Order: sequence, then C-alpha cells, then structure tokens
Amino acid sequence: MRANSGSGEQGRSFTERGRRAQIVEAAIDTIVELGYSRASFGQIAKRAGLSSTGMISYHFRSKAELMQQVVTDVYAAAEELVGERIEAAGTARGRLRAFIESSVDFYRAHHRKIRALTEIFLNERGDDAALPHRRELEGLREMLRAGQLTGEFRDFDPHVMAVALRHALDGVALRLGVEPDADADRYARELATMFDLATRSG
Amino acid sequence: MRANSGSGEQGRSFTERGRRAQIVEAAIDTIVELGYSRASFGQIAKRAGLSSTGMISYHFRSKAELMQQVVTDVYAAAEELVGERIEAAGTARGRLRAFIESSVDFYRAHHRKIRALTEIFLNERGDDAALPHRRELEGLREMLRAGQLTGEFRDFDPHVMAVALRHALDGVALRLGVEPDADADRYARELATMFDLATRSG
Amino acid sequence: MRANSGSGEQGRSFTERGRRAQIVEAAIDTIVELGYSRASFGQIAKRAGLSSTGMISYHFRSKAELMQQVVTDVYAAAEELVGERIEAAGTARGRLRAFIESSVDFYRAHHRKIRALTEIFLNERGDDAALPHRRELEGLREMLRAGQLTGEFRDFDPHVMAVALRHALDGVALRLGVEPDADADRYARELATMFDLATRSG
Amino acid sequence: MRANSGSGEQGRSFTERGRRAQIVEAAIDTIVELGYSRASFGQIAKRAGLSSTGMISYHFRSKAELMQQVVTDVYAAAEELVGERIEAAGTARGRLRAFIESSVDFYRAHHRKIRALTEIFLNERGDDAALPHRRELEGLREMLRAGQLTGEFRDFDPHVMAVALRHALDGVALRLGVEPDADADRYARELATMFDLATRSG
DNA sequence: CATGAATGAGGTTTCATTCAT
DNA sequence: TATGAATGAAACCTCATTCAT
Repeated sequence: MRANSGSGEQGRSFTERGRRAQIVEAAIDTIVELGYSRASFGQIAKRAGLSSTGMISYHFRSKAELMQQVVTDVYAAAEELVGERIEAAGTARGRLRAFIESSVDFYRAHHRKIRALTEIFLNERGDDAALPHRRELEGLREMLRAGQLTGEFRDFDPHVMAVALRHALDGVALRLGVEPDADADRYARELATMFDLATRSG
Repeated sequence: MRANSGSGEQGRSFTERGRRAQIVEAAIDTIVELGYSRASFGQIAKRAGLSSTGMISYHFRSKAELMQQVVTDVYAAAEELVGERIEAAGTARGRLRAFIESSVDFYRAHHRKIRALTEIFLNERGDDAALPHRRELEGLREMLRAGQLTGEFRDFDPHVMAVALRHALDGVALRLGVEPDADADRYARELATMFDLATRSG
Repeated sequence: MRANSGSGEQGRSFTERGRRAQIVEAAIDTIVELGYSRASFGQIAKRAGLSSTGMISYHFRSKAELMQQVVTDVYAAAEELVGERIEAAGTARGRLRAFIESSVDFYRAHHRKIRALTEIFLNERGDDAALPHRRELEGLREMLRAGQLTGEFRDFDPHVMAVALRHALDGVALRLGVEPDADADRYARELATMFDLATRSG
Repeated sequence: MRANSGSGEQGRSFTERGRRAQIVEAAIDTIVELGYSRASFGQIAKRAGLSSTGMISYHFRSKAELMQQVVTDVYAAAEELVGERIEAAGTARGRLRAFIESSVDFYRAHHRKIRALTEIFLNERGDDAALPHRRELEGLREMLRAGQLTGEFRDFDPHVMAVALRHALDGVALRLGVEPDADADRYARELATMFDLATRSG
C-alpha cells in the first residue's frame, strides 16, 4: 500500500508529515547542489539518508508531486514572512520597501529554497507549476498600480516594473547562494532605494 | 577519426562548422521547447534533421561541450550587436540606455537563444559555463562605476545595481518568450527610464 | 506470530477464516477486473477494504498461497453444485447433459470465479495449481468412458472429447463475462445438444 | 535515436527485421515458459541472447508494441496455412473439417505460438489486442451460417458453436504443449468427427 | 561523413514482503 | 490482529556514447 493518497498535507500522520518534509528538504538540497536536471530520486534519497528510492515513491505519488510540494512549501514559508510585513506598512512606498526588504530577509535565511524554486519553474513547463509564480507577479502589479492611483508612484508600466522587480529579487537570491559572505542588508538597502527612485512620483 | 578534437571553431572544415552550427541551433530549439532536462540527443537530432544521435557525438566530444558551444555562440551574437551600440554613446547615461535598449532589441529577435542560455546556466554547474555570465556582470559593473567617477551616477553599490539590471533584463527575455505579442519597445523604454531614475545623480 | 502457518483451512479461528475468505474474494475481483499480471497486493487490499498489504501477507504465506486458495475455494464451490446434479441422473447421456447444464448454471452465477481460475491456471506454472484442473479432466474422461462401456456413447477418444468439452465450457464462462446480456440457457441448451450429437452411439 | 519509428514491418532494414523477429521469438518462448505475468524484458532478453533490456526498447517502442507484434506474427503465419486449405474445400462440411485439421496441423508445428497468443489475449484487456481474436470468431460464425443456408448443417446457434469450436481448438493447442508426445493427428481426426456429428443436418 | 545498431548505466516506479508499534 | 512505514529487488524505459559499416 502507499501513504500518498491525497494531495495536501492534512490527514497525514505525524511520521508521514515528517518524512515528507525531510524528503522535500533533501530535494531542495539536491536541486541547489546539482541542478534540476540532475536531481534524481537516487541523489535525493542519498541526501535524505534513505536507503532506497522506493521510499520517495512511497511518500510521493510521482516526481511531479514531490516538486509541487517543494513549490508549495517554499511559498507557504515565504508568504508568511513577507505578507505580514507588507500589511504593516501604511503607504504604497512603504509597502514596496517592506516587500523588498522582507523578501531579501527571507532569501538570506532561505536562498536555497528560492534557488530551487527558480529551477523548478524553469524546468516544469506545465502551467500548474508556474501558477504561483504568475499569481505573485499579479499581486506585485496590483501593489504598484495602487500606489499610482494614490499619486505616490509616477506613471510607469506596472507590468514591466513588476517583472523587473521580481527578477531583480531572483538575482539577489541567486547571488546570495553563489557569494558565500554577501551582505544581504546591503542588497536590501540598495534595491529598496533603487526601486524607490525608479517608482516615486515627482 | 573524429571531428571533435579541439574545442574552438578554428581549424574546422567548412562543412564541419556548418553541421556544428546546425546542431547548436537545434539544441537551442529543443531546450526552449522541452526544457533543459528533457533536451536529449534524440530530441536534438530530430530537430536538426539528423537520423542518428551518433552524429552529435561525432561532432561534439560530449553533451557538455555542445552546451558550452551554445553558450559561446549566443554570447558571440549578442556582444556583436550590443557592444557596437554602447561604444557609440558619448555619456555614461547614454551607454546605460544603449545597453538596455540594444539588449532588448537583441532579445526581441533572439529570445529563444537567451532562454536557452538561462537554462544552461542554471543546470550546468561547472564554472566553465558560468564564466561568460560572470564576465558580463563585471563589464556592467565597470560601466556603472565609470559613470559614478564622472559624477553622472549617484553613489549606489555598482555590484547590486549590475545584478539587478542583469536579472531584470533576463526577466524581459523570459517574458518575450512567454507573452506572444509582448511589446518589446515598451519594455526597452520603461526599463531604460527606470534605471536612469535609479542611477542618475542629483 | 503469524496466522499463515498451515496450508488448509482447518485449525484456523473463525475470524481468521473470515478474513481469508474476504481476501480471496477481493483477489478474484481484482484478477477479473485488471488481469492476473496487474493483480497486485495493493489492488487486492483496496478491494478487500484493507488499508495495508501487510494484512494479506499476514494471512497468506505468499502470493502463491493466496492464488492456491482461490483455486481451492472456487473448485469447492463448483463441485458442490455440479457433483450433486450429475449423481442424480440415471444414464450416461443424462450425466453428460447434467454436467454441461449445471456447469453453465454455475458459470451464470460465478463466471467471475471461473475467469479468475483460468487466469491463474495460465500464469501459475507449478503443477500444484494445475492439479485440480487435471483431476477434473480425469473425472470427465471417466464419465465418458463409462458411457462407452454401457454402449450409450459411440467409440470416440475419451481424452480428446474431455479436453474439447472442458475448453468449450471455459469458452462459455469467458463469453458470459464478456457479453453483458448473454443468454446462459441458450449456451447450456446448445452445448448439451451439440455434445449429445457428438457422443451418442447409433 | 531509435529504430522503432513506424508500426509495421515495412521500411525496416534487413538487420532490423531480423532482430525484431528474434526478439518476438524470444518473447514467445518466455511467455510459454514462465507465463505472461513473468515474461519481463529481462527474461526475454536473456532468451534472445541480448546483453541488456535496452536492446528490446531500442527495437520496440514499448512492451505493448512487442506483444502486438507477437500477435500479428502468429496470425500471419496461421492464416497463411489455414486460409488456403479452407478455400480448397468444396462443401461447408469440407470447409469445417479443413479448418479443424489445418488448425491442428498448425498447432502441431506451432503450439508455442498459440499458447503465447492465448496468454496475451487473456492478459491484455484493451480491445486492440483482442481484435484479431474477435475477427476470427466472426469468420468462423459466417462459415457455419453459410453451411446452414445450404442445408448442410442443422439449425444450431452459430455463435455458440463457433465459441465451442474455437475454445476446443485452444484446448488442443494447450494439450499439445503440455503432453510431450501427444498424437496431433488423433486430435484432428476426433475433433473433426465430433464437430461433424454436432453440426450436420439429418 | 553519416548511419543505425549496440551497450550499459541510470532514470522512475511498482511490488511483495517484513517489522515495529 | 491490524496498521503503516520501510526495504530492496525488479520492472520498463531513456539516455549518452561507441563502433562497424
């Protein structure tokens, strides 16, 4: 029999959730270390301390489901941190700055997760996997447009700006992974200033 | 006897160079269409109109060498176009704008190549593949620093700005691939304005 | 401690026998639905309402033992019905007709069991599984030979006739499974007439 | 690349056809020896003298295609022999006898093929595989019905008779496989007489 | 130069079976 | 008894690469 009956994490035993989380972590490690195309079950199992790849198939219906779970987990962790800090800000400029700074904060602690995410998005061509990415882009666009309506932001194209910001942040995540002792605060400060200058009106 | 003895393109016969170029083009098509992890020799050969994968192995020492050649070819094409237009500009601000606009111009015609490049960078972990990417980043950083020395640019961190610009442009390339009728000029204009505002002094 | 120590059904607790019967039924369902080669413990457990394949291994020493039990159970059920009606007939011709008609009667109600049986015979090559099949063929042969001794049957080869009858009946069972609204009585009547014509003397 | 491009045998090289035939033969051997459910690529490769299962995948797109080819090959061989002899007969009774005798003749030489066929039909549930089997049954039915129209045959149910004959013959094939020194001619003679008695009018 | 056959490693997945709880 | 986690073998299949022709 198998444990991978449903698709969410509810309705799973304690041990089951633990194992799944452990495998998801190992998958992230593997993707970061070897790249998506070389992230085989064998490599993931090795990093998870499992004695066979059958164990992964036991806990996940397929490789796609495992990758989907990686995406879900990373987004859940990120939104928890970033969402709070955006809502705490009073102005559109403040929200933009909060978004950038909290994102970089998240990357500082979790750049491995972001790196893995990027690879999955690029490699999984189905729209299912890219959906959260697209949703985030839409949220960003809305935030920028709102600032334009209040007059805080100048009249730029919100879509282009959102794309630029989103990928600039991706680049930071990538850098934080590649540069061992990069100063995350510096990245946060500089990016915040930069997009503030690029967006503000007047 | 095999044709894949050296590593550069010199010292190869005319037909040999032709075959290699044809395979490189097919590799780009395949990566864009299926993703790096599914870009097998079989798929590449099919797109190159070859009836045997042995042909690819005959012309390239290994898969890694083929990917390296893709990177080399794409960079050669890009630098030819972009380099010229940067040198034509008189000021640092002008050079920045020229860089952005000519990059987008290049992406408009060649977003498939850029997309393939991105995938290869993410998947080929060896420093060999990432080298041109790093060199380009350095060039960008120098351009920005030069503008700061002349006082045209404000006192930002050149490295962070270079990373942000580089990845914002990657994002544009990706978008031009995903959005069928995206307006490349709009992207160019908006990005140029945006980075002008973010960098200029005063 | 395990429950699958012996091989027969005696010396087992009431619940134990119940569970085994339930699993045997589920195995039959599975074989009929998916075919022998896809009848895995997982599928059988699902149809038995069990949440673990371990349960099957607990009650049966091995998959072979489970299949053996299916064969035993089906034969026990069939002989009970068929045996009675044969003995009730007074002549050899009557016994032959009774055998055919009661067999079809049995198939009408239990063609799933017969179908499962056929698949097991074909796939389990050990002589153990084929033994009851061989015994039945011998019984049939004896019945035919007896009719020849009394002069009711003509001088055919009893073995060939037994084989033909046995497999013709198998074919009926298979048909009753495949044709949703097949008329079992028609099959019984036709076959009885047919073998009567083929066997009777004069 | 791979050789298994089309689905028929035309357009294949000489060597290719040879290898495919060799693998088909090995598949038949394996099915007869181990049963369909244990006829893995590994076992087939071993019997074909191939050093790896990859070879089979190279020549056949999938296991299903290999099994389909077995069915096709066996039917082609059988129809060649049986078809001729049926057409040579002048009466319906003659055609029936010719069908039975030539079938048994074919089984004598090729009972392994027939045995394999039966297993594939039972295990491959898709209608694709069972199609030739159904077509043959229809042909048989037509032959019997034609005899009824000319008055040579009595008024039996052609479908039931066809099923009985078809499976009686299957049984013979199975017997010829199991009984090493079975007398095929005896089977042919007895069956022909038996079905003659069962079908003829008056 | 080009082909297609061959190889063998490695990919994901399914499976029967064992075992701790 | 029953469960579900774990195991490891074996399944089918794809792949890069080599080689004879």
